[in-house]
Amino acid sequence: MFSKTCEHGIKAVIYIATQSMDGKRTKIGDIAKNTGTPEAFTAKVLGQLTRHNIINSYTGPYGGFDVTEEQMHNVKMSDIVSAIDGDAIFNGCGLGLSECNEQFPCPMHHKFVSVRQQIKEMLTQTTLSELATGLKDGKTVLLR
Amino acid sequence: MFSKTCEHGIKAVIYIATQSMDGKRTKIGDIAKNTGTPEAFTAKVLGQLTRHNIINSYTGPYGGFDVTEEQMHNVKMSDIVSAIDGDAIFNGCGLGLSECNEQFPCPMHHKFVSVRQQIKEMLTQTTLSELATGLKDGKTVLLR
DNA sequence: CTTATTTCGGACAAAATTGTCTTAAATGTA
DNA sequence: TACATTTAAGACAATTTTGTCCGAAATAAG
Repeated sequence: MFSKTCEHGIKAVIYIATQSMDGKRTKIGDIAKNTGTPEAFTAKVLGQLTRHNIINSYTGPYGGFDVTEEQMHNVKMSDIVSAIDGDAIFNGCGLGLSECNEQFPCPMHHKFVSVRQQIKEMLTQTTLSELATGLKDGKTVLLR
Repeated sequence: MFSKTCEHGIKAVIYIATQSMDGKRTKIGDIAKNTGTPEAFTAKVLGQLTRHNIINSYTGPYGGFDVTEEQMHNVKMSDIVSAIDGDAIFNGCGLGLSECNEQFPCPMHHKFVSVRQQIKEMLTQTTLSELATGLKDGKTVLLR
């Protein structure tokens, strides 16, 4: 569904958000430890997300990553996914055709549009706040 | 969504099915030409599908691939997908956790189960016959 | 039996994705 | 200023996925 890169990114952002709820910045080593993602690789992903203004980064002592209250509530899962994986999951053809639409549909097109829409809605309706809260309350887990 | 390998496989099977409707066997070169998939690679994928009894292969002159009337109606998209990509798309965690279930759900788990179910239903309810008919009637296309 | 045609199977190769390492830049503190 | 801490960025490496090639096996026909 998502690339490994994207999975790492989503997990990292959710973890950062739980820490931001406590007013704490999160260091990359802490993220790696608590999400099980590879440290250096995750650092690059977070760079992408910082450039997309999904999270914020600070260098130097007491630095790290955080999300503002505004980001916490405005950022949707779809924002993270499209920042990393692009919009193939929202618009791409299920059989990989370069163009596939109502006029020239692939054999699965009509079956596909509806599930693609479901995925899109699920991702655009899920906020960072929501997921971070579930994790913080111990209702969900990031490691397994 | 699906691996490239799986996309090639699905396209090839649908094309073979249209030819089988005319009582013809299909050679791998013909498949490659009409689906835009790489010939040698697609041949390997078809090997997997043959071993799963989704299609049939015949060596020698007048050989090739075909599907029986029974396969045409019994084979579901889900059979092709799970033969090639396994069942990650049906059961796997959206964030890649090795285990993710009601007891220990990842942050996206509850959002995910329903779309996964939609995908599963879509794939198990779509028959090869249905897709091949659409293609044969010119209502859908495989190349673009 | 020989030959032509076709898939089968395994080794090999290329490309994309995922992951690591090292050096630079930024920044807070003494 | 000097130093310790942290992210930034880019080169490099490993792994996985995708794709190619070639000889073997099967088989139909003369």
